[in-house]
Amino acid sequence: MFSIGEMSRRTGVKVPTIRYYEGLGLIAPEGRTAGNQRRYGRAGLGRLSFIAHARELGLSLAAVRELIALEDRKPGAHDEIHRIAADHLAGIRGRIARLRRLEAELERIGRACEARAGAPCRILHALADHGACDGAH
Amino acid sequence: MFSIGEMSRRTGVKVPTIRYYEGLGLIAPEGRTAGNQRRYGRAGLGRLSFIAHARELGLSLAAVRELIALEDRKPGAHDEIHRIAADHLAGIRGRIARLRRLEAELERIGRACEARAGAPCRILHALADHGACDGAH
DNA sequence: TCTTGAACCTCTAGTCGCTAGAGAGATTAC
DNA sequence: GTAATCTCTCTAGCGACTAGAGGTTCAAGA
Repeated sequence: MFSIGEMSRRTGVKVPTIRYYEGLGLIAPEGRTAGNQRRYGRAGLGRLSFIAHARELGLSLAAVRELIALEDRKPGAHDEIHRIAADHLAGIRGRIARLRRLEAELERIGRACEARAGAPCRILHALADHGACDGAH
Repeated sequence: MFSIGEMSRRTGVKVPTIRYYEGLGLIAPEGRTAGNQRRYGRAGLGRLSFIAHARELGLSLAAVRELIALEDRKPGAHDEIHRIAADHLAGIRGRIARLRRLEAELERIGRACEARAGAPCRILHALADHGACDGAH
């Protein structure tokens, strides 16, 4: 049996975060000591690793909750699981696309000012005037 | 003079958000009507456009506050302004790099399951086992 | 001038995913 | 037995809003 600190050490998830996940119903200890301290088993460790890894990959806790529910209720529910993963991947691709547009725009804005001392910075001007932008953002 | 609703229409910033910005000290109305309603002038509209555009480009409100302070206190402070913009650009590039790693990993995980009905989905397995991952994330 | 309806006011609380801290009690190693 | 470390619950804070309650003011038409 593992204490919450041991769980934290093994997964890299901080102690208060584990308790937070418990509050959300994502994980629960197998039991408690006489002194009310949480004790987890192998299954709990696996569950926490799952959550930690999903979070590292950027899935929301709502998505994690959904995946856990699917795993528990209907094992082998490929369609829903693949849909959640595909949605997440699409979200990531959208964010990459948006960030690339921002990157290009900021590069353009940064090049606009030759930094003459005393003159107002062209960057501020470019920020104030959306009409001067290349693409939509 | 513009009402808060007019400001919202012209900049696309929602009314409660304008009030929120006011609470943070980023913008203030030029005055109030006898009935306590906010009234803004051209300068306020410019300021709000600036904030809106900076936000669209992903700058934090803290960065916006810093830029506004620089503009007010020392016009032509190129160095600081360019530094803020460069920091932001570096942050965006870092986020793009991270998202690309996630994208690759999720693609790999998604390909791992051939979706045999009844069998546990390999995606869940891949999520549970960080050791099976290619890169660091 | 009066009335209606839209816009406006302040205030509180909720979102997401944690994180920090207070103050008290439990466990473990020596 | 004692000291050090862990753990407990609870509350509040972060950023950047958003939603809603309950009440007031404005602008336009009759």
